[in-house]
Amino acid sequence: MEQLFDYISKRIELTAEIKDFTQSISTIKKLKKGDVLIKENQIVNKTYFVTEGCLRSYVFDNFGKEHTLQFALKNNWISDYIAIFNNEKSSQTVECISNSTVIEISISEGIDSIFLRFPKIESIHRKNLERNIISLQKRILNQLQLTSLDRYKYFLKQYPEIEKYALNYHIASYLGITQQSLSRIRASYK
Amino acid sequence: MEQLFDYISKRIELTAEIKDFTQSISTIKKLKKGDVLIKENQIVNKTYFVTEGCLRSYVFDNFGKEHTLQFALKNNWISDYIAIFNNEKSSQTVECISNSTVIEISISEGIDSIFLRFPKIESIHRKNLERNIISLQKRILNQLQLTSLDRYKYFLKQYPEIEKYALNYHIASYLGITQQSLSRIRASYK
DNA sequence: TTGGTTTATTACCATTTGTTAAATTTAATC
DNA sequence: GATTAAATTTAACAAATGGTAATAAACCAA
Repeated sequence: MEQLFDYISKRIELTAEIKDFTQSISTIKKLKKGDVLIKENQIVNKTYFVTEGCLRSYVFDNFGKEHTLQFALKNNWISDYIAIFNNEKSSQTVECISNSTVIEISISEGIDSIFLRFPKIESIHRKNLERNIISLQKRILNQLQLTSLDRYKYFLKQYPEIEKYALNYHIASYLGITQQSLSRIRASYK
Repeated sequence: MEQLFDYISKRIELTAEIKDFTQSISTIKKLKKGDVLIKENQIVNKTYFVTEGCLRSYVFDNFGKEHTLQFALKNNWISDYIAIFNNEKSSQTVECISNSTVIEISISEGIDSIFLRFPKIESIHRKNLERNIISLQKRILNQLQLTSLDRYKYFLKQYPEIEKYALNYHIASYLGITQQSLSRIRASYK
């Protein structure tokens, strides 16, 4: 739990009230590789703060093929945010791709009501959203202008330690290419 | 200016204080097709609320090719948010693709200080960011799983009236294909 | 270790998209 | 309305990527 408190106190003053509240909606979970935290078509009222290991979120297309939206390592948040922000059922799957430890945050009371009680938390959240938008925009721009090889290089720079965790097809499905293409690219790159 | 006040009052209670403040940092601008609001490598301390017409933001790659990040129609916001949130110089260009009217909002005093004075405005902003994240995530997922044809169809559904404003190569550079490819796709689609 | 399962690589061919260039259409200007 | 310029479409070929399948390598469980 300390890791989450660290995270918060780096951003705002961690008052006793906020600490207690955070504690009250948090649960530490030890997870195994392959464990699934969110399945398709569920109500999503939890978000996860990763303290150890690696998770990923992905969707299935009509042909059953997976497409990776996000990897989350230490100190990152992951959930199905489309479901949460839109108040919809989940379309994404969130899965551990290594043994991991996460802090599960229950937001059943609604994030808006949390922000109403703790405006400082809304600020943290807002700044996270801004950072998130930057990385999503950059990812889109990369997709528009870079070759698969360059996207792969950028990806490795962004996630230097990811190859400890992610399978070939996880990465390929994040980059928007087939695993065979990624193999080819790797071979020509070395 | 009414359009912006409408926008705000649909989301929060528009107090006299907020109205005055908004007024004080806003300027109405009438623009011509081709006018450029943000150029590369500038300090960005303005954001634009479109009340009429259409704008787009794009970047140049190393080969001078353009890649469209966003279209903004009536009641939409546009600026270089990577520059604003990161406090960097602009990497994007924001340009009118039709005669347009916008409300220019000066944020030279810093958005954080605005939010500190008016927490309600931070909430509006936060919800905008959430919606924005949803649409960016969906765009990425589309890019990962859809063919160019299907992306084009989705695009037309999302922006039914865009063809009044956008040139062929604007749309192509948004979808991540060449204008020739888009022509081909259109031909096979009809 | 062994045998079986999963994952990664390679190869071959089909399909899509990019590139270059020309032809056509549309729009703008005088 | 004629002329010019800009934008779009079409075509031919090249390059990149996808699909299928076979092989190799890595991983896991008994």
